[in-house]
Amino acid sequence: MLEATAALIQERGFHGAGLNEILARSGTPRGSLYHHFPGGKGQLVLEATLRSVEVVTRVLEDHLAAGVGPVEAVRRYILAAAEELERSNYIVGCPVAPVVLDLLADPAPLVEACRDTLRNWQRLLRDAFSRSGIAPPARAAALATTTVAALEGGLLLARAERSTLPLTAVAGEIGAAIQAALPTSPR
Amino acid sequence: MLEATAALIQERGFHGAGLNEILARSGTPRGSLYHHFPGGKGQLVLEATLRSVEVVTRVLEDHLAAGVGPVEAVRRYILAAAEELERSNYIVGCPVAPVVLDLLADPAPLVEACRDTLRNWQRLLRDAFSRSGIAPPARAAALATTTVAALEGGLLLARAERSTLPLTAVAGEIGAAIQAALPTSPR
Amino acid sequence: MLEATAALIQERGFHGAGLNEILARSGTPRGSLYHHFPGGKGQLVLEATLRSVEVVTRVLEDHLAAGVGPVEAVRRYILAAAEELERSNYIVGCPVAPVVLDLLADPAPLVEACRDTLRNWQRLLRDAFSRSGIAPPARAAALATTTVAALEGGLLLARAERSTLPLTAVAGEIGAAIQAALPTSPR
Amino acid sequence: MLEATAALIQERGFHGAGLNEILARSGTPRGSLYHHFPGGKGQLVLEATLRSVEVVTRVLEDHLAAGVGPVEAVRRYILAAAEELERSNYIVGCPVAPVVLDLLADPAPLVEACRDTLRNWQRLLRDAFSRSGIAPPARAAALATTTVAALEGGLLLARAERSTLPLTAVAGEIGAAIQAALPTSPR
DNA sequence: ACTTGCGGGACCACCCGTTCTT
DNA sequence: AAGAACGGGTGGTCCCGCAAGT
Repeated sequence: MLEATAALIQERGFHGAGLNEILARSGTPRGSLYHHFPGGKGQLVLEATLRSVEVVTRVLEDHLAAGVGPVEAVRRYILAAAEELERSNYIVGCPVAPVVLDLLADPAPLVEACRDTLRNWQRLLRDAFSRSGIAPPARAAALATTTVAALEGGLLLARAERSTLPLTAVAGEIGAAIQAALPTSPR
Repeated sequence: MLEATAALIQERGFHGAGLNEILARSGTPRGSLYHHFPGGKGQLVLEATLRSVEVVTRVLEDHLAAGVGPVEAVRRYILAAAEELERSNYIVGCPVAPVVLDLLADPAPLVEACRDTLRNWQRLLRDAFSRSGIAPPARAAALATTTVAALEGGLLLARAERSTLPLTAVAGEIGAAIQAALPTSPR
Repeated sequence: MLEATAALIQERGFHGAGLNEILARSGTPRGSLYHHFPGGKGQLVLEATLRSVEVVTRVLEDHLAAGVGPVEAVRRYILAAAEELERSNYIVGCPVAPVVLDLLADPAPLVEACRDTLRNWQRLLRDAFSRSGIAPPARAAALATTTVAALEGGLLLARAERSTLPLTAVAGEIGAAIQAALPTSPR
Repeated sequence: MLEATAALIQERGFHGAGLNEILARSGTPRGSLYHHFPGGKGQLVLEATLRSVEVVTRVLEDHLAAGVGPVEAVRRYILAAAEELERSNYIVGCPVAPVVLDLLADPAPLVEACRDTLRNWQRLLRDAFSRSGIAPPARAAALATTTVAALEGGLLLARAERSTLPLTAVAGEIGAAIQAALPTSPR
């Protein structure tokens, strides 16, 4: 059911993802929802998003820990995201983007979780950049922020075009930007 | 009414923007909507989006034509977007992003219009980059795509944080990336 | 416009016939309706119905005055109605039936006009029957009522079956009934 | 709720019967409708019509099986319909007539059900007529069709006049027609 | 004199997310 | 754990006036 929820949110956004269709897709009976998720739609979406986020974060961490350097790690990660997007027929993009765009006004814990997720991704990248010698810390942080931003935007462009080309362009240019910020690169 | 529509879509996304609230905000009676937009919500949102896009595009063109070079033009444009976002209490971001994220499955003309808009922005930037000497054309195109992507993602991050800091980081790093691609820069 | 109104009422009934579609079919501009028919939909439908009724009544009168005797006159009239129904793809039946069935509660002048129309048809038949020697007057009246009823019901059955067979059956049996009531027939 | 639906359709026709009023009359909460009738208005009307039809059919069968001969059976049945019509303040007529007249264009299963109902009534009458010796079969069928038609039309006339007199006239004349077709009658 | 454009609510059928009962 | 029931709300369309504008 969490998978169906995540998929439907990716397709239609938070408000467009109806409980009826979620239940129908996952074969869950109606009453079970409020048994397992007393908080209703909010809780369901929260948990579904957290689960998707966990997977994505794990992938990012794995690439950063692969010992191939930040340039190659980021490049591979972005291309992996592109592949996943294409494989899912351009459904599976970023799990937090639809929530952030649909729930601006609401002070829900959902939005806070999405914000924390985005912060966490930036932190992971920033630390990897710093470890690779990018300095000062503010530079590493700015580069991490830009990387996450370019990935989010790249997923948007790829979805709009139904093509992975925007993401390959982003992978190349962001890789170049990271390379240029590395200490050994000035030479 | 178009403004209210655009604003509400920014706040809640396509499916979360109800006609009732749009009408209530703009003081429009229900029957007028059907008169001016016989196509219903789809047409209304399309025209509202096109209007917002037009304004944004104009601003981008103006900055690119200001004769300050692509680095400074892009930097100023991103910071202008950040200012606008902050001034509107983090409501006014990109007009096409919510539509793209909410209407994946639908073959609506809306999605096509958004796709064309994104293409146009990339084209404007690519041409400016090429005119500044960035070559080959594919490089200029990739840089333009990455710039648009980073801006879209930056707006998302800024909204999630309710802060313009992500956009200033993006402005700086994207500026640096463009600078590094300019022909005169290597020396 | 009156024709379009009559046709649409035959297809969808009074409440199902929307002014929008009437105007669209007849090419009439919106404002003209209330110029020519200040009474709105009620008046429009009333006049359209009266016009259709006039045509039907004329046909009935012509058949009755053709000097072929009441049996043949009624038979020809019913078959003419069947032909018209078939020619119009089972749209053109009785112009008053839909109004009577749709406006039971309403005390509109429309219903009174329909009632008077039905009375008039019965009167025309009753007089023809009496002139042919059917007596007493109450018998002629009952036969006239039954003839109109069978025609109305026959149109209903024909429409439901999309076939003129029910009307030919009605024509035959009602003809036989009239024949049996004629004074010369017993012998 | 089914009763309220049937009654409202009799009063205003298919398009004139609003779900709101049906719910208000029957005291049903809004959401229950969609729960019990996922097919919406179409399914609701279909089931309501079928229920009304069942009752009417039962009454017809009972009269035909009463062993009083077809003439008396039909006479009693028509007069029973007249009584029911009067008792309900001229609301309860034929349950299928409004549907047939309101839904000409639609290929709904509703119309098919109405057609089958009308066929069934004709079949019941035809079989009774045949059992009573009316021959050939085509004659019995034509008489059955005419009987149903006269009843349908008689209900229309009675409603328009707000009087049962048309139905008593129909009962008498149709009875005479059946009598004339019986084999023992010529003698 | 006649048409147009627009405004105005009420209402449509449908479906939402939620709660209650078993 | 699950089906039935609940109202409020969805986007959409209804039939109808009132204003200018030919």
